[in-house]
This record gives sequence, C-alpha cells and structure tokens, in this order.
Amino acid sequence: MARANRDGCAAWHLLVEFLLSQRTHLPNLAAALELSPTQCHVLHLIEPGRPIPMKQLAATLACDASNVTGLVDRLESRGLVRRLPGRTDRRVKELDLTPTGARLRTELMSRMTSPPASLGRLSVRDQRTLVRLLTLLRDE
Amino acid sequence: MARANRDGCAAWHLLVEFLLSQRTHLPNLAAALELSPTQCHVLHLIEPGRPIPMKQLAATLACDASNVTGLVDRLESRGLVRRLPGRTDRRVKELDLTPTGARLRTELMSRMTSPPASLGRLSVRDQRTLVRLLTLLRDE
DNA sequence: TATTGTTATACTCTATAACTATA
DNA sequence: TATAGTTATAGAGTATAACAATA
Repeated sequence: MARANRDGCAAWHLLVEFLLSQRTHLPNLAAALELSPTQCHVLHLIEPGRPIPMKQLAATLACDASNVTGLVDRLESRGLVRRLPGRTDRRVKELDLTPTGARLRTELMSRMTSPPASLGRLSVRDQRTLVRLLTLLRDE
Repeated sequence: MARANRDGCAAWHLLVEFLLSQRTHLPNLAAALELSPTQCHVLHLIEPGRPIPMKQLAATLACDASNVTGLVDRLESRGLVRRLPGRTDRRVKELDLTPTGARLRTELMSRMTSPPASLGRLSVRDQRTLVRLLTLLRDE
C-alpha cells in the first residue's frame, strides 16, 4: 500500500495545485456573464424543467439554508430562476430555471466546457486516458 | 483535430465537474484550521524564507491590490505573516511567514495533500498515469 | 415537536475610486 | 508622472441564531 499511497498522494497534490491555479478561472468566466462563482454553480445544478428544492441546493452547495434565500433572491430578481410551491409539502419551494435562465445556463456550460490551451498539449491518446481516469474518480 | 477537440473537451468537462464538486472541499478543510480558502491560497503561495511582494500576491490571486491589504492584515494580526520592507524599493512590502505561519502551512499542506477515498479506487498504474498527465497539464 | 424557508446580524472576499509615500 | 500599498465604500457569500408557516 505504500506505493499506492505515494502515487495517490502525488496525483491528489497535482489536482489540488490544479484546483488552486484554477481558482481565478471560474470567477473570470463568471464575471464575463455578470455572475458570481456560486451563481454559476447554482445554474449548473438546476437542469431546465427539473426543479429542485431549496433545501437540496443548500446541501449540494454545502452552505447554510439561510444563504440560499439571498442567493435565489438575486437570481430571481434577474429573472433567471423561479420559486415554485412544493406539490406535496407546502413548506418546500422548488427552484426552476426560467427560459432566460436556461439560455444563460447553456451559454455558461458552453464556456465552462471550452478547454484551455494546456489540454491541447496532450496527445489524443493521453486525452482519452485522462477522461477514463477522471470518470473513475467521479463515479462512486 | 476533431477527435482531439472532442476528447479534450470531455477531459476539460470532467475537470470542471471535479472543480465544482470540490468547491466545498477546500472551504471545509480551511474552516477546520480557522482559515478562509483565500487565506489557504496565500499560505500555499508563500514558501517559508522566500518573501514575496504584496503586488505579486495580488497578481497571482488575480484580485485587486486593495484586497491584499485586508487579507494580509488579518493574517498578520494572527501572527501568521510578516510585512518586510523592500530592500531596494521602499514602496514595496514583502511578505514572509512567521514560524507560526510556517507550521500552519505545513499542517495545511499535509491536509490538502491527503487524498480522498476516490483516488484509492484507481490502480497504482492508473495513479501513476494520472500523475504524468496532470504534470503535462501543469508544465508550460 | 420537527422541518423548510426567511430575517437579522456579523465577518470575509472582492471591486472601484481616492489617497499617501516613494520612485 | 508612475507605481506600491492603503483607506473608504459597496456588493456578494457565508455562518449563527431567532422566527414563521407547515408537517
């Protein structure tokens, strides 16, 4: 296990460095659409036509529920999301994207997915390998 | 190039998803040390005994210089960093870690580098491959 | 009683603009 | 004049605690 730990740590260390180096990427990209990083995250999490309860948003963002109120207030005031009453439990409010929100989400996803130049330095084979490994990391 | 683009995009998309999914990781880890994510980033950037000008910090963090003042104020009031007068240019202030700051940095780096369970699902060979690919991405 | 969402409050990060000291 | 850093101010994210409506 010593070897596995060493390589695992090295890989993780590189991912952390990548993470830190990209801390400026998302904010920049977000600012271009006049969104905050958190607002981007929310837009990314709500698929059009598939409303999610505010509670779930708080859980996924790992923040207190009280923050979601203000977050959604700002998105709603810009006409990007809608609060819908819960169908079964009237305490719950579900969030859905407006058509405007859905369009902005599409634009955002497109920009987030356009890869940086550094990826072009990998061979096609390496790119595919990277996809495979990251998929392994993601799937539980 | 079509194929290269497709795989590159897929890899990037996965990295972005990883990034978003980890948006909660660093804050949690930071909170455990009573640090903000940005403060972690600063500690990570200052190597003990290698002071850097505040201007450079602002550039690396990609934020306005005015923010660095408050950021450093808070770190300094906790005794983690020191402002040193520039040797040649008296307008410049260089930042160095105090012994306390250096110890906290070590602890922080250690925690940041301890890999999540998901990495253990990769074979040793896959872990090494991931290290190679991420290194390629990092090196300019 | 417990849960969902809101409000009130406080702290940090971030940006812009005006300022001081130095070059 | 230009640059490094500060101060003042404002908006957004985040946490805790107290609260309303509903279950």
